[in-house]
Amino acid sequence: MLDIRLIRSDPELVRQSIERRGGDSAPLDGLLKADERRRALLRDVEALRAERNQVSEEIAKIKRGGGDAADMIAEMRKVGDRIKELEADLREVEAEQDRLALEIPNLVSEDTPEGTTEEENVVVREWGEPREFDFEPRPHWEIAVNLDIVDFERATNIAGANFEVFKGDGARLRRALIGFMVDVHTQEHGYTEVAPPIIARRDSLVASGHLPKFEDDQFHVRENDMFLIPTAEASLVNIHRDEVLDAQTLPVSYVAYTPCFRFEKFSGGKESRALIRQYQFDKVEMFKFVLPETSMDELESLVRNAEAVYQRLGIPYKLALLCAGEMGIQAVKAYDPMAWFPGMGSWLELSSCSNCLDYQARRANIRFRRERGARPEFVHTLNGSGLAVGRTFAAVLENYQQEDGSVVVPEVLVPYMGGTRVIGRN
RNA sequence: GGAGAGAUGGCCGAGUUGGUCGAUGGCGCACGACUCGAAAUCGUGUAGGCGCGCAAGCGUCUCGUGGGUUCGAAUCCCACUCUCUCCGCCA
Repeated sequence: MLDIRLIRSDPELVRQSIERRGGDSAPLDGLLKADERRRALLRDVEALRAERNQVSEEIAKIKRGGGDAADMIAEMRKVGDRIKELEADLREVEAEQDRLALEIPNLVSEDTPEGTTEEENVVVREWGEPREFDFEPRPHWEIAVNLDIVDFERATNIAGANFEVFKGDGARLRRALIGFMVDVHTQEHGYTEVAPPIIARRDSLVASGHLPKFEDDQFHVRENDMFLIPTAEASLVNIHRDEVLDAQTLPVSYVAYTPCFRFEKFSGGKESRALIRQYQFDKVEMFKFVLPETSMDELESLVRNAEAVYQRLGIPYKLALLCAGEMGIQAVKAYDPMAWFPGMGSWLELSSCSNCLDYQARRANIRFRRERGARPEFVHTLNGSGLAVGRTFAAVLENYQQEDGSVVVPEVLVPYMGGTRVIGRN
């Protein structure tokens, strides 16, 4: 969430960001009103409390001296009742304010492009040449099914639509991608590997920004009100929940492989097919806790870390700077590296890298101290996929397919595939 | 799932006949003294949130969380959460 003092002192800045995202600024107006009301109540309550504290002390003195304080006590009983009334009002206003504050999206960075649709994202750089095919390249679902390395039909036996079964060399390729990605980030980019819980409490998803707004998209465990994580970001940000980190330890960089679960009810269209949008998918996620003044540089480095995976895999991509309306509510600035899918004939993100400034850190109450005795400040957090495994799997199939339907294994994955260089029909 | 214990400041650990307790003490840390320097020793200081204020500062809240009783609660009552131990079950 945003600092209420910022919202108070510069509401138009916040309104502008909401409008740039194409959002509704009604919650902002409600929030401002609630805040004003809250502060007025607080002033009254605190004045009465101060009076009560003072008189109670006098009562204690009188009683110790064996005196009679009956009239003071009677007086304070009235004050106490009044305080209770005001406190009830205050609680109500505070709850309202909190509810609205969670809905206000983060600011939007100056250099974020205007717009609310994918077409308005701005390509900032490109890497790799889309391969020339001397045959008609097939979409990944045809390749996968023909090779019998992914089985969508039988997944429905287990879980219904929007799942897949990886099989044989497909299952191995999936593991190879995970192992390769995690190794690149730990060994070359300095991240610490973690394996967090993939089910999290409600408050953890509120902290990450996925609740309350997107509850409909989450798999919910009714029994204990927990959620299957939609991304490892939800787990990783909460690792340091309520902590005050030592500035010396920053930046803290984690990478985690986890399954992710998203119950996105809309579907259909080429870009939702097969491995592109599933209820369950694998993802390697990078996450950083950093000093505020470094977060924009850290975003650049995070994107480079994601791009390195594309490059090592030899998958051509365009790096898109997302327009205001395409970003998640936590982000002030975000990049999506978009991979080329020759079979589908489209560019599709395998990753999204965001700088959240202190928006998430505020929700999760994660701070740091510059030096001993200094007052704690909120850290900045960044997250980025490094990469989404299912989509990367699909991108590999489409980019490395051969005319006979087999798929060449990218050089860097060969060691992870036990030396297998080509996936063909068995 | 059953039984029990517990949750206090950066850490350890007092405090439960309600009344200067935001909290004794120790450790750690910072500064100072002593020292050529250091160790040891001594002294001083050392939580966070919110509100008001240009600021100094003042006020208020916080002893797991939320309610309640009371003029007044870390201390009494209720609910919840979490942690630990033992038993059971289990990969």
